[in-house]
Amino acid sequence: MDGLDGPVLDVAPRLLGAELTSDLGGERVAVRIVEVEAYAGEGQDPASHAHRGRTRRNATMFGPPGLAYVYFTYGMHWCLNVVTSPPGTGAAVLLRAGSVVHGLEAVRRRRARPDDRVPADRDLGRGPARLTAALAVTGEQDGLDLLDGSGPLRLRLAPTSQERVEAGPRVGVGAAPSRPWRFWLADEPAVSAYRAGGRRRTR
DNA sequence: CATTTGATGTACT
DNA sequence: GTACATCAAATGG
Repeated sequence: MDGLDGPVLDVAPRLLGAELTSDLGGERVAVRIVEVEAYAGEGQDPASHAHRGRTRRNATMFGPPGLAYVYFTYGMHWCLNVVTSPPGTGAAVLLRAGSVVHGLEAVRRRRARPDDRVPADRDLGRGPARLTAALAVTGEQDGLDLLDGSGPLRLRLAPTSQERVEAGPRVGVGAAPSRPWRFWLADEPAVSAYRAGGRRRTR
């Protein structure tokens, strides 16, 4: 069971402490995953992209464990998930935050603002879209295998973690808001801020 | 500090 | 039309 094909609530916390290496954008960057969220498969989780079955966008979720599911959100950001269930199921784990352990200078360049100001180190990968920006991940990586060691994105699971894991509700999720399916490493400064889901006033 | 809002594409009702 | 697994700037106290 070094694989990722168990129940998503078991697999998600096991991704904490994993190291994700990217050779995208011509530079090597590695992060240590410190925060994740579980999304269950078709018909089991109203907040999951897989809830209503397979579509073009979520097709990768229904592939085998270890694939990268990358989606575009809010018109400008990419988010990266790891598929964790057998083909046809649709469960995945969103990688929500990581701390940079290699390639800090490259990440600072990538995350620099238009006015050249650079976020504090702890903020470089703090949030799902910040994490993909740090790693130079885009939709082109959707469907890549993260576990076979052959591609530009490689995930190496941590040995049995001895760190304290905490759990709470998922961030920004309106449907099924009470499920404590977000997991993070205690005392990690790169864990993102909680924000309740739900509607913003429309205008 | 906390809270609100603009940016911007896609999926769905 | 409206919501959305978001971020950063702007605004208010």
